[in-house]
Amino acid sequence: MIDKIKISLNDYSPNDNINWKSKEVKNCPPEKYFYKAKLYNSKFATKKFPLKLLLTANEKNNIFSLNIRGSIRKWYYQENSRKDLNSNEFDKCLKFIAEELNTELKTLLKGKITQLEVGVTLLLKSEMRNLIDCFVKYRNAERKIVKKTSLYFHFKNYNLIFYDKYLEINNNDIRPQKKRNVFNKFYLFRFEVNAKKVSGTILKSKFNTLEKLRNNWNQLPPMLEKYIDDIVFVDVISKEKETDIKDYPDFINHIAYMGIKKYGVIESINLFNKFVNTSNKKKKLEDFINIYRSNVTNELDLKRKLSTALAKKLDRLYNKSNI
DNA sequence: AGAGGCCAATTACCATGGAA
DNA sequence: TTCCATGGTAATTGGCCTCT
Repeated sequence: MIDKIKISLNDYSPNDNINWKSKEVKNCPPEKYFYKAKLYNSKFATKKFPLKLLLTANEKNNIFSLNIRGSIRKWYYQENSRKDLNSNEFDKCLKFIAEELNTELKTLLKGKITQLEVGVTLLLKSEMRNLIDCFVKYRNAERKIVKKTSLYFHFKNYNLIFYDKYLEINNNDIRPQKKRNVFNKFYLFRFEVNAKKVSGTILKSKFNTLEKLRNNWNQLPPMLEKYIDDIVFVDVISKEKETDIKDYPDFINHIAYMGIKKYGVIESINLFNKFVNTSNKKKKLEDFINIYRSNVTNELDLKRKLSTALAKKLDRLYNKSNI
């Protein structure tokens, strides 16, 4: 479940086998010296997806501190795939990193986590392809579509990110027939909570050191599920219902639906947000969105399929499997 | 200089209850 | 019923400080 991470260790005795290269850092105290290096996973012959190291030497007290950053998921597997670290693999991964750094696991576990990306890739059917269009709102985040296939809910200290993992793995090139077949059949849906500043997010209390992250691993699944649950979801993929106007309220409802459809669900919600400012705005918005919902079928039951797929994946990740 | 921690201020969310 | 005010709680941000 853990992908990109930034860890800082306060007191670390540098491993001489690592090829440290000195680095210039402007505007910092004269007693400090900086060195950078790349850390590879020696369990593999390949040298890919290194973790980036920054070593700080303090001449005054002779203490070294170390920053580690990169995707431990890619580093551990040495590939970018749909696999996600389960708890056993996360443990092993930390052990390997400690070995490569030539330090004790318990030293590494004291490391503070300042940036963290928690994520999963779900294997969905291609009928779910446009799922991100159904994620119309999340709290007061800025909603942003990037390159048509990615969705960001943007906050100051973190983002919720959704994208097509299969396209990302293949650099958007799925021309070979074999890849095209996979693409036409499945949708590898990636969901990440990306904290740029752990101390400014909900992660700060339980996931701000490696040790806490390891001990509180079982609290990651409910957290991810809550994020998905809290997204305002509107099925914009399923077909619309046959028009059946029996009375005046039906008539008005249908006209409003046509208006929302013509204007766009997202745009309509934005306008609603701008114009409506009562104390029970949340409920009013629900009513407003229900106008749209009441006019479309739910033939694909997308929200439930998504929740089920997420729950299953999170359950497997708890230890048994990584896919 | 820029990243990040800490804590306080601000804002969003939600339940409750009385008024319209 | 629906509407609005209120208050508690949690989420998010801003400011100020330290460290690399």
